[in-house]
Amino acid sequence: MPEMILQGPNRYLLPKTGAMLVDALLFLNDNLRRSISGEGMELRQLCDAAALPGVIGPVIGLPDIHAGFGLPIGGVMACCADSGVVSAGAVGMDINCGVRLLSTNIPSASLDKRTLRKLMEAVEVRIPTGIGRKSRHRELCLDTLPQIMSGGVGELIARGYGRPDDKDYIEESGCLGGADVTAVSKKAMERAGQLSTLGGGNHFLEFGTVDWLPDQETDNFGLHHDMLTVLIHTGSRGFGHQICTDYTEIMAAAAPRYGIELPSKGLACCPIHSKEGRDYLAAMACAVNFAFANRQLITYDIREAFREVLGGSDQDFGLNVVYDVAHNIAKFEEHFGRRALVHRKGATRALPPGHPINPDRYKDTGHPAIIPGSMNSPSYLVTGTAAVSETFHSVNHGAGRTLSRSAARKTINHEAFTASIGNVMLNTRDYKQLFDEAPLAYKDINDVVETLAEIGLTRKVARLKPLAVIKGEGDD
DNA sequence: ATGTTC
Repeated sequence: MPEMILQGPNRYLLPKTGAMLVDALLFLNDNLRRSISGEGMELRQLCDAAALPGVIGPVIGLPDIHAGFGLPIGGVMACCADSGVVSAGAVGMDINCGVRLLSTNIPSASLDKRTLRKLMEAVEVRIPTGIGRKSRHRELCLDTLPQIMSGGVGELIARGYGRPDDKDYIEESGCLGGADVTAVSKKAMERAGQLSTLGGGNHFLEFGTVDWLPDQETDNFGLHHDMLTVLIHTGSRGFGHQICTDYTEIMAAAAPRYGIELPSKGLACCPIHSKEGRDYLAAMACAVNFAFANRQLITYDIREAFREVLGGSDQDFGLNVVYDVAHNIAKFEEHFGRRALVHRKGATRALPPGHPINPDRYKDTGHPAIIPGSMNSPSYLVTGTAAVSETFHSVNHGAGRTLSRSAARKTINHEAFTASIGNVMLNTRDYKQLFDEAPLAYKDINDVVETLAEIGLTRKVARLKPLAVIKGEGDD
């Protein structure tokens, strides 16, 4: 296990040793420190990333860190835009896995259990859940996928699937530049017919209620006490998965030709300016835009479901986009006076107040980072402070697993699951499918959020309490 | 995360 040197409250240095070119820096409070595994797999993965050519130190481990494929989830690796590398595994299998929060002006107390159930059902009819499910918008997928991959959310809005201002509240305005469908394999294109599907695993749709707003001075991102919220967590589905798989193979085969020694297959990488590197970034942007579009079309379907169940128009419900952020992405950004390709894997961008890339409405506060808790624990909105420059403008993205999926399925039984889920309404009674998503399998969201807030990197701005959760099921 | 063990 790599050496961890306590540097200050909630802050550990993993000093440069062996093949490492830079240090790693890890943020954990005492509870989270205890949940680091004995082998320190997640720490090793940070150190491996610190050995890649052109890496800009330090490699960052966020409070929700846990071992992943290549870079740990909860990891940030910045690479010099000129001399650095790009790694498909350091973005992750689910390219632009991310969250979108919708606000409403519907008082949560006005919804009885039957109405809430009806809303869930109207949403479920429109948005297929679980692995392998296909889009119900078949013609849209047949006609416009290449345009959506290049043009992102704007292409959907231009066709009537959303409001013009929806994209003002999406990272990159819902379209990452540099997308090129010719860099996408035929196999990946064949897996792209999944717009407005949720997926499985940790993906979910959650109805919640605003239960804490500490700041009286701001407009709180359009959120109001005790109003219903809708939280969408999904990504690029089979399409992004295939692109990661394709380019991990391509990069692993090509890396030796560039004199790169790979610490692990998951960190397979190539120079940013190599053909393989450029092609990956062009294909990744297609998956990023596909995932933004997935969350946009889900928003469209949710608005339709609300009109059907509650009667009335969009003006009655609000259902405004508060913000939409990527959790798995690589982007060119300016940090410490240098241009860098920042890989965020299970990490959220959080621009500080005043940063010019914030949407106008959030310029004075910084845009919110949305941090979902587990199925029966709150979600938080936080903003970055000036000090968040230390983590390349990155903060934690969720609670973070404490048990692997297989370990959770082994240790959690029906009784434990039922007890842990409390009063939250679920779309399925087949709880066995959800054991690996039980709150017990996750770290305490309060520890994860407090770790950065206590040392001034983030500011908590809202808390949402879950009322009802739609999850995808695995295989029957 | 994933047409989950091409």
